[in-house]
Amino acid sequence: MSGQADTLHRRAPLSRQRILSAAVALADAGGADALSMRKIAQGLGVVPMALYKHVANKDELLDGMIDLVVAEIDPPAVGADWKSAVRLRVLSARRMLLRHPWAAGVIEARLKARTAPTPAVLAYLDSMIGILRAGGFPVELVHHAMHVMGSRVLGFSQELFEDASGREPDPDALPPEEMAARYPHITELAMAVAHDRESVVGPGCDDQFEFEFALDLTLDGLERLRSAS
Amino acid sequence: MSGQADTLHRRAPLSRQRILSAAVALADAGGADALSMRKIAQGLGVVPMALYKHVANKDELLDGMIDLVVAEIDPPAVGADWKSAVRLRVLSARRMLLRHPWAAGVIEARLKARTAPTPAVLAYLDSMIGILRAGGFPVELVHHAMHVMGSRVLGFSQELFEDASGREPDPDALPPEEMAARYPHITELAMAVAHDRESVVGPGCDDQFEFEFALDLTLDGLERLRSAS
DNA sequence: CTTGTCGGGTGTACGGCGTACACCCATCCT
DNA sequence: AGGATGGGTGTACGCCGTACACCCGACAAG
Repeated sequence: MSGQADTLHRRAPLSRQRILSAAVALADAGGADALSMRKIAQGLGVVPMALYKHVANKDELLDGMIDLVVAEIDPPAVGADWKSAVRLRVLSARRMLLRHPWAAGVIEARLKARTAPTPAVLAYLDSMIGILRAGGFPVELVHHAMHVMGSRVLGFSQELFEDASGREPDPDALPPEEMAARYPHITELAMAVAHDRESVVGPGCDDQFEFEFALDLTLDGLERLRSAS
Repeated sequence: MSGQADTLHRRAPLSRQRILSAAVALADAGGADALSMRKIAQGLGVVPMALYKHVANKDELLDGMIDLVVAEIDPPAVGADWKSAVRLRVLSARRMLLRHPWAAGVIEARLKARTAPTPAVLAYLDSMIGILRAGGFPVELVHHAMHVMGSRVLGFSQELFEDASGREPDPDALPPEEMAARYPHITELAMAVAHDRESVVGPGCDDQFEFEFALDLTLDGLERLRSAS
């Protein structure tokens, strides 16, 4: 009976996988800031230090989380030309990053901190390079191409003007006329975009469209370089 | 005499500017992690809470720091065509970011946290837009262009393969043959690049070159769009 | 059946963080 | 002379990551 009862009121045994999943769920829900060893442990009904029997420390846990979400990116399409293969891959990466908004920041921070990339990231980069090589890019150009896509390799595209609409009016925001006087070009652009979208859907700009626009511009540029041998 | 003595053993009076400068210096020296209210205060010979008489909280302090470093970016060149004007500006921004390695991350985090951009950032964006407008870009295209340059507007270009050479050999790194087997394309590329550079300078790739390569590819793409009206 | 080892969960504690709040004192205006 | 005020102080709270000692149940060897 004790065995029975235990399975009822005692949590399933901890494991690295269960911890990572809980961590990802927590980060998905509350952002990277809401992620703490203590909160993860609490969510698993366990004392914080228990986690350290399965992950070395928080850094290693973050690495594990990254691996988990990067593995969600679709495998490369087979039999497609390099351009659409890359396109699909990057868009898949972007979808992943939209599902896990914390991931872009964490991956970047990790790359910047000069810790070695995790296996899943390496695999992703490797297969991306493979697509380009198979598409006829000479090695040197692949190298440049990877740099060109830069952070975009992982589907980044920090939206600089992150949709200001729908935000409660900032009490100490500049009045519109002062805004227009001080930043005439931003204002012009903002108004044009607003007017543009108004006739289509809601306010703000279509991030997805902008993303694909930028992506295609880059891909076209690379294609030109490639065909010039 | 007390006045004299005071000026000798007492620190100059605190001020928002002095705090911001100290904070920037500290971040420059030790990275964003080394930046804490307590450390800043200590560096100024003052108790931590004293800072709060001049800045509302750490977030506002970060905003102030951003403003300070963004203001270091060169003003736009006058009388240049749009392309070289943008090019110079972005390269100047990049130089600033190399001087203050913490800045890119902080700015990005701030943009992502949907806090309003600081005045200096707004001014930078505004003048960047102004360059494009003056160069003959229609508003809509400027909008797209700003998205295209994306994080690169501020000179970003996260180097994905942050020069692995000169790092002490990671104890649990894969042996080269396994590396080659598992990530054939990365390996190929790494070897090609290494061989390439070997004949020129040190190992690793020339980040500055790669940055300008990517930048020019983007600018050329934009120019094509512009001239197509 | 005993006994020893050991993997995994626990409890306590430390040092660091941001910052709320009460305080105190020098300065200056009246 | 006196009261207000602005800037530096001290204490304290609640978070954080994690080192370290502990303890207990399961399982292997005798």
